[in-house]
Amino acid sequence: MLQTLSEENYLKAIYHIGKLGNDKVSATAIAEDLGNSPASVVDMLKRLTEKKLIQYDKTKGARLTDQGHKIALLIVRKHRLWEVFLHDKLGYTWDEVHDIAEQLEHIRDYDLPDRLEKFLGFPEYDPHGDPIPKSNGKLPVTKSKPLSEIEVNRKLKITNVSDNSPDFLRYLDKQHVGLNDTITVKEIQGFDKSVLVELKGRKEVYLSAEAAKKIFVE
Amino acid sequence: MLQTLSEENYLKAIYHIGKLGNDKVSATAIAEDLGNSPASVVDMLKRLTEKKLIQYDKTKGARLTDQGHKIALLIVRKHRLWEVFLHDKLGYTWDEVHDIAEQLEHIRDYDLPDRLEKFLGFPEYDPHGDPIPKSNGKLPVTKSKPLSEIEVNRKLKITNVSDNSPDFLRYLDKQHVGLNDTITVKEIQGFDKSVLVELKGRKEVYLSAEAAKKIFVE
DNA sequence: TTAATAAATTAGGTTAGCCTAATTATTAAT
DNA sequence: ATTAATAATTAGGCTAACCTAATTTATTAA
Ligand SMILES: [Mn+2]
Ligand SMILES: [Mn+2]
Ligand SMILES: [Mn+2]
Ligand SMILES: [Mn+2]
Repeated sequence: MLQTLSEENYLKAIYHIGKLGNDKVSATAIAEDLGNSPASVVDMLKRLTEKKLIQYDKTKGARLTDQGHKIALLIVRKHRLWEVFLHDKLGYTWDEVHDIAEQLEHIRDYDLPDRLEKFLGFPEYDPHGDPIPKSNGKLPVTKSKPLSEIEVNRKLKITNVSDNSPDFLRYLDKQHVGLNDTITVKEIQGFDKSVLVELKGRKEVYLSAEAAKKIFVE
Repeated sequence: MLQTLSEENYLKAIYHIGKLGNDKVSATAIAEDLGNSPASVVDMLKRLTEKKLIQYDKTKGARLTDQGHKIALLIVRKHRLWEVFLHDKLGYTWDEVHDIAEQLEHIRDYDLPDRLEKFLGFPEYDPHGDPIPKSNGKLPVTKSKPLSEIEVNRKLKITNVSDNSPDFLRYLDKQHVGLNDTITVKEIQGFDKSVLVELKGRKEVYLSAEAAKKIFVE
């Protein structure tokens, strides 16, 4: 029972939306995530249910079965391993790797993820700080929180970002905000919730509330 | 004007069949190569003509336009670079790389082939001895001939094989016939055209006429 | 040159994966 | 509890890429 490329993308979307702590994975949320119409999503949810990769209930939303979860996690594993490859071995920047990994994650070969992982030296995190699922399905648990929820004057490290879009990542580059950087919240603006942060040493920059929600620290 | 995966495979098939020295690239030859029905091939040839990637004439067969040729050559370049990656970096054997490269050759990114080529140290040949097209479209010309056309007692080197199927390659492994091995034709059987060859030093093995046609030497 | 064989094409059909527009259900607000 | 808003579904349609079976066109052999 091999999955099509589209099916894999739906499973991954359901996995990701579920991870965001949403109480339910609704058809509209999936449609939004994939840029498809709700009608198309309903189509596909039927097919995935048929294949026993999800359970779907109009009001409770979609849930991955064990089998569906396993597949989704493998796609995520491949995606992140390929991102490391592109970044570490081919010198792509962190804003360039995601789109290519979207394609590479679908390459099908039983051995490839494990071989790639070994070749890369068993990396724990991808270029955006996201954890790479292990071969056995284990996923390092991170207890990082969004910068938007941090109180003033705490010194923290940027662990990961939850938006991999080139626009956002290049915005961070421009602000000299990078993974593993040490950061201190100096001020939170009342009127727009923007955050004034101090970057290692001297530089201070304002980050919008939207940006702060996507930057995770620990 | 991006190509679909299927269109890319058709262009590659037309390129390969053309390379075999066939006077024409017929619809049936393409159907044979891709494992599709002739009816499907006719469908696709219309679409490729529409897109100006080929010219097609019922009696003269299919010919790649400049644009079509450029695309086909890029696919071949990507295919062979990925084969080198899988072989040299991930430790796959030469009978394992082709199927995975069939998938990887379709990964789309402007920079990827060049970066991969650099990372691999600008290899000239893939694990089957086939030349890797350069970025500028140049392709090293090899003047190797099939072992089936070699006269007795000439000492030669195996440069490449024209069949990448796991079955054939594992057969060669079993016979201890490998790329770059030195080989001497000791005898050609009259009744079945099988070839008795001496492998570096002492070992002698019989290779069938079919096998000899697929082994190229120089 | 005609007949036989092989190649190409046409006709008609299927499936996956998308779409828009209309409708029905559910949830939230008044 | 109605009403309004939002979510989900249905109906109907489209395209790419395949198929089989029937037919037409070319090629080869007699
Ligand atoms: Mn990514
Ligand atoms: Mn990532
Ligand atoms: Mn190959
Ligand atoms: Mn090869």
